[in-house]
Amino acid sequence: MARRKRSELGDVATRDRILESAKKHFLKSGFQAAPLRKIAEDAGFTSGALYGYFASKEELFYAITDPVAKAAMKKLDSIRAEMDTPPAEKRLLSMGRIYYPHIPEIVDVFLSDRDAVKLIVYGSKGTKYEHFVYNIVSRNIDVINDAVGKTKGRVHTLEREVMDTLVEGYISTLVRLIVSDKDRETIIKCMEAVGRVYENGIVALMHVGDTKKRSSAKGGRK
Amino acid sequence: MARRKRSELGDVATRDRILESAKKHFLKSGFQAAPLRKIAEDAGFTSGALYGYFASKEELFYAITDPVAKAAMKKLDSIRAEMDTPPAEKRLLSMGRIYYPHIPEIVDVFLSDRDAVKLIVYGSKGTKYEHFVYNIVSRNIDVINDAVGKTKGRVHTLEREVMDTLVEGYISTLVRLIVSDKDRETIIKCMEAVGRVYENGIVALMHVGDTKKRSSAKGGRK
Amino acid sequence: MARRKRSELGDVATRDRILESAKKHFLKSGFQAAPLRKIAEDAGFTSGALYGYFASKEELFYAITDPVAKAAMKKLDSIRAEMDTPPAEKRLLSMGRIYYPHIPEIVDVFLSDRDAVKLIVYGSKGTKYEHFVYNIVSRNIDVINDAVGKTKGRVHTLEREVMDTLVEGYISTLVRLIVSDKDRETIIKCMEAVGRVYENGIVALMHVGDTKKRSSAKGGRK
Amino acid sequence: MARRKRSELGDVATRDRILESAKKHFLKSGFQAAPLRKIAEDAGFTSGALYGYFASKEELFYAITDPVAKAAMKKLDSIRAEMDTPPAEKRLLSMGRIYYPHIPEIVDVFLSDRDAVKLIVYGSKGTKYEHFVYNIVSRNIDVINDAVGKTKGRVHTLEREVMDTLVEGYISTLVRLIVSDKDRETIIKCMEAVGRVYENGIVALMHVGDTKKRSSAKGGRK
DNA sequence: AATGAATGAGGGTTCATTCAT
DNA sequence: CATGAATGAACCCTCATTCAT
Repeated sequence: MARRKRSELGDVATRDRILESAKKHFLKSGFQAAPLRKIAEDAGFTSGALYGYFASKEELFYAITDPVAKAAMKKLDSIRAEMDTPPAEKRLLSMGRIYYPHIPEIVDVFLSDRDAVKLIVYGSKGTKYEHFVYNIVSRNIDVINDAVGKTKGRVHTLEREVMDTLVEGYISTLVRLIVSDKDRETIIKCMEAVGRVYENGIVALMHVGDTKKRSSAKGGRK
Repeated sequence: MARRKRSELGDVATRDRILESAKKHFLKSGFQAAPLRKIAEDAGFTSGALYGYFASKEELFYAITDPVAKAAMKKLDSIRAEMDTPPAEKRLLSMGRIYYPHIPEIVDVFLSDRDAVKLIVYGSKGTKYEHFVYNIVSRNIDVINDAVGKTKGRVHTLEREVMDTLVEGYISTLVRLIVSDKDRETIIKCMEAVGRVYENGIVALMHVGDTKKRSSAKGGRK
Repeated sequence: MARRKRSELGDVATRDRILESAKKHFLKSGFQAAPLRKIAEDAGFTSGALYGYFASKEELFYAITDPVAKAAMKKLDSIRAEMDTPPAEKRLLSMGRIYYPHIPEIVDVFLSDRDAVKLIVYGSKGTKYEHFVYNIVSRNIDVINDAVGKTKGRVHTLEREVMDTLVEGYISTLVRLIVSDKDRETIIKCMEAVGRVYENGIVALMHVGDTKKRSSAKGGRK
Repeated sequence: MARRKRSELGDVATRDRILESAKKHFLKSGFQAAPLRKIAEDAGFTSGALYGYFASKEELFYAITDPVAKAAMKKLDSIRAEMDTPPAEKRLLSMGRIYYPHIPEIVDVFLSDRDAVKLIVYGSKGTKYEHFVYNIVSRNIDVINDAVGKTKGRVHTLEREVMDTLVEGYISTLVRLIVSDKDRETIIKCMEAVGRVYENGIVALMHVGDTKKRSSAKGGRK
């Protein structure tokens, strides 16, 4: 009935129209609640047509989300690999230096399909990406804690839970910025600012830790 | 058929068993995808039995989530009211001082029903709590920006987007801690640490801003 | 919760309160659509309480409708019996004379519980009274046709279908008047007027029949 | 499972089979009590199949009843419009003359789908047609009373309630004939006969009124 | 006498999926 | 390639009825 002719749309392939419509509905309602029939209708087809391109609703979801998810994992893995090059006991200190220049690349990977990232973050309940962000966070926490453990010599580090919290907070902030509709430059600017806030804040906190230990907890808030 | 005698289950009231089972399923599958019949079955009843206690699936959800949501809003509102007492131009500076002592209270409110908070945060799609955290974040951002705007005299503030990002990050961290299964003391400790990191980090960043302005952006990372 | 104390209601017995409430709901929604629970609640009880007085929803309906239905059948049967007393071949002519004086009695029987009659007429789908009026009509038609058949000598009667239609119309009018909320005197007045209209109208029609037969259908509408 | 091949059933389209089955069940049980599942099963389908053709149970009902209801209203409206053409003070007298020739048309409209009319009359509780006949009756009563009121000069009219009763009786008779399974010619014949009975009967009754008034109620039954 | 809890069957409706055409 | 018809399971919810208390 409301079927649009292909010619009206230039050369937009069927598959792409389906993906576009699916994105829209998955974003609006999430994976579980988005009805396949409406996805198909908005693309100008009947729901049966989808099965010529995707084996199931879930595969359709992955057709949208897999590329950015894989690209992101690849990018993060390569950065992690780079971080692993220094000797174990120096790894912690070099991390920041290695990491910072990669920020724009990371952002660009995620921005290559922002809607797909939104989908992963907000609409993936019921799919394999349900815990995607959580998994990234966990891995980073592990990496850092591993580095902390292997750092030789006295190292003023924060307590484990605080460190974890900050790592998770940093990554979550990154993710939130990606899905925030801010433009690329703003995101990068914010990421850098947040990075510095964390860096400076952590340094300051560790000095307090020093002081505290030396002066047997004389000051401190509360 | 599967009707269990109350004696077999001790004195757990029906309503409580339903709530418990509902919590479990809502947590696992989210509001929309959790089937009422399974909730009922896991509680040892038929699905019709639920309707003796709750008018609808949604009401069942709210029976779990309303108490902590209302308590949280009340607590946050009262803190915001307290923050409004200083004269407008001094509000920004006093915020932290007023806010910090309330952290344990805030944590306690949320911890009064941790699962309910998880539900609100992760499983409320399709309910009135869908945007609960987002709303809290928005309000806090507004309050702070309002205070910034009214602060008399030269005020070294961060750019608007960075500030918003940090506020959102802070609150999100709080929420994540609540739903993280850490114990109360750890959460409070982390919240205070994160608060100090943000505070010190922001102060450091603003000094850089000073320097930058004075020396026409000589340094700074990339 | 909203349970009224018996003392507040004087000596209104439980059973009567249930019947009253049932009447209300059956009238509003019909037998099938009226929920027992609401009937019970409006009477100030729980739905289980009904089963102390009535074996089923259907029995509750009959508790309301049986009395007037039986009384009506009895009254109509006695009138029919009286009509049967004249010799078969004179029965037709005496019918009207015998019937008319009973009109007020018939009306009074139905008015003894007007709501119950409404129930039978409008809300009895799914019960044994579904075809109550239809049955009365059928019986009257049979009686009259029987009398016509046994009337000796030339009798100018209308065609069978027309006669049936008129009988049904007359009785239906009676029923509609009963359920019309008009007062007793008005109903009787209308019944008598309608009776005369039918009588005079039929007489006139039969003369036309005469004329028609004699003058070989010269006139007549269309 | 019970899916029958189309060939086994000739060329009866699915939609028509559903409508047919729906008609059957709606007639038997009424709109509310007729289960969609059984309607579907009797048509040879699963209940979900209905929703490919009708948006809801109610729409299915209207798919059956709307056509005849609309056609009937249109026909009656056009007749009413025609009756409105004479000057107001002569309207009453011309009504019958205008109306009678339309009887066959009215009958034909209703007979175009007799089962649908039965549905409207007997099985429409819970739908927009619940008061269809009542509305027609009301409108006709209004029209006639309006004409009576505007008739100039002495007019021997019956008392208001009697008049209303007769109008309602006449229309109800028409409706009952339609749903009576009599054939078209019989119905028309009966309608005309009933019309004449009413006409002659009313004329006779009005003369009695004359006499009564002149002779101060000397005679009259009872 | 009445409750209140619970059942179990059934209600209308939605939806991912299949498949002949 | 795409449709359109249909399935079948699952969904939330309602209700007459039962029964221990």
